Amino acid sequence: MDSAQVQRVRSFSRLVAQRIGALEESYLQRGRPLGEARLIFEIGLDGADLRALRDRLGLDSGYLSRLLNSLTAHGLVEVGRDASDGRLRRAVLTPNGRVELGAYGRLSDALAASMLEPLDSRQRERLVGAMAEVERFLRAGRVELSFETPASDDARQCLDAYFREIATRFEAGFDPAQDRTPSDGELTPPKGWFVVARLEGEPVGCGALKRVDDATGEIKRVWTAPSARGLGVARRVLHKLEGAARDAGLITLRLDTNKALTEAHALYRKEGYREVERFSHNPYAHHWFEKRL
Amino acid sequence: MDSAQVQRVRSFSRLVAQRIGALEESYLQRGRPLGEARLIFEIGLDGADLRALRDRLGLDSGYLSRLLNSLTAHGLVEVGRDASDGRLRRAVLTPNGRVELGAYGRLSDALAASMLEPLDSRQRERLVGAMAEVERFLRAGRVELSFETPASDDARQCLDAYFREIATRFEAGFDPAQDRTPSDGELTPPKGWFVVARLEGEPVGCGALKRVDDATGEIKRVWTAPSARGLGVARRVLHKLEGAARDAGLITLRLDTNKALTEAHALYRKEGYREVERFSHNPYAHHWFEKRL
DNA sequence: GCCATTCTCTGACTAAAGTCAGAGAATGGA
DNA sequence: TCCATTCTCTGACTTTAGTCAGAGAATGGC
Repeated sequence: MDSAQVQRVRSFSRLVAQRIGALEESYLQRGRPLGEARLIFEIGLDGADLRALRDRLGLDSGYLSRLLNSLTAHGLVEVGRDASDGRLRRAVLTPNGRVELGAYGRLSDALAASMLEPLDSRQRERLVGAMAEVERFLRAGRVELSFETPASDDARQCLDAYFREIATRFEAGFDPAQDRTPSDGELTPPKGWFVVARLEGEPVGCGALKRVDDATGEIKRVWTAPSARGLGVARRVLHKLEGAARDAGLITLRLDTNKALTEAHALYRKEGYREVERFSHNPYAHHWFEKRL
Repeated sequence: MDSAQVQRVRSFSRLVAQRIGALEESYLQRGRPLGEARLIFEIGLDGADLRALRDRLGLDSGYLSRLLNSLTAHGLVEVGRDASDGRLRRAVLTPNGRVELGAYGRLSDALAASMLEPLDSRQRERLVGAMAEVERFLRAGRVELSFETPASDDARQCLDAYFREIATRFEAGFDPAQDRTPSDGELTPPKGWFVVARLEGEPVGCGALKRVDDATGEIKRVWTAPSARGLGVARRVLHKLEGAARDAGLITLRLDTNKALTEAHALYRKEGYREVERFSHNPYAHHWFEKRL
């Protein structure tokens, strides 16, 4: 790790922490503890389950209960039973609560505006652009990968999105029946592996590895959600699958890909895959790659 | 104010606030309240006056005293009298205190590294670059301008730096004796104005306006410290002087400048100054500009 | 219908953070 | 030298934040 970079990150964090502190201080203007203000924010216009609130704010259930009692006593929140599960409870803002939420929103806006205000329009654009970039890469760092069954909800969601996407991108469209889609069993250890990438709980990518024989594996279904592209998700999925392959004693990985997926070709080349002769009769494949681990 | 930009800033702040929260939580690992940890940080290797600590952390004097008592009791800090003023007290870290400071520093490093770690080297560079840009513009927004006498310490400091700089940049060097330097009185209301720009208390730029006659003023000594360039300091100084000129009923502003100061020419042109015929016999001037307010 | 589990609430705490008034020491200028 | 001012400390608080154990209601699977 480059220590100059670490120092830059620290310097950045320090400065931004001051600004965040200013924001929270401004919230106190409304004469309510910060914990309650944060809770109003987190409940939001849509309301939220208590369980979700606890998770997102990291609160003890007793403490949350008390905070909600206080907000309820002030007429800002109502807590009711969940329709489908009587143990669950759901908090929603009353009309007065929504007014408060709006007031906090305006305080946030004011602080944001005060950062932009002294700058001219070119500087504002650059600041906002740089903030978007920081946000993007910080988010990228929060992407988490995990092995799981291709039958899981999130895996299915990724695969459906993947198939929908290639159907529009492949010149000849895509018909799953013509593609020898591996069964769930073939993508479950020890015959194969399936990786799901998640960002803040939402699935944003996937990838699979299918064992072909004792020494060979095949990479399939590497996909990244449009919202998460450019964050290196596919690269990390690939690394994770390669790690599994190594652990399983595989020596060679191969894959095939359609000519329309140019960004995939670039990724595979960069990761050390060499283009080789056709090894499959996949009607949608135009390129075949191989890598020795 | 562009509300889409405001929303981008809010979204950025929200994400970064989470990370800052993570940092502070990691400080708690060391089994010490956050207030004390922050205090250790703020005292730093050089020590600090209690007054400065109170200002920087926004603490009540009683509260600070108590925090210091606790740190002293744990052998991390020593508080002694200031040599020059017996009312003031100065806190310094003991050797153990410095060890603790180092430990907190490593926690900060670890969090910074955890942001970089999942990224590849190109992404890291972009993240760090964007952070530097955000930092730069946030700092730019904190630059504060004030009118004051050119005899003040900070004004002198700026002027000295300005003269040193032009002496190296002008082809023919610079001899103050040959330049009809306005007296302090000529740069003090109602005959003139002097603006100092400060960033976190440090002077980082200046500019002057001298009344020539009832309708005309002359801009002089517009300078920005090298550390603060690219932040629009000179532009803001100029605007401030123009505001003073308008308030004083001046109609025309003029200025002369040396051919070596190309960035100044660009600024003046952008701000609506037209190049005009020579109006002074300043031996260091090559260009003359004018603007009707 | 039974029972382990899940979810939330209450009571009884502790610790941290912050406030306020006033005392006492040191200073600086009249 | 005197006195208003500055700076810090102590005592006596309040509020906010957070923890823990246990009770009670609802659920889901058997």
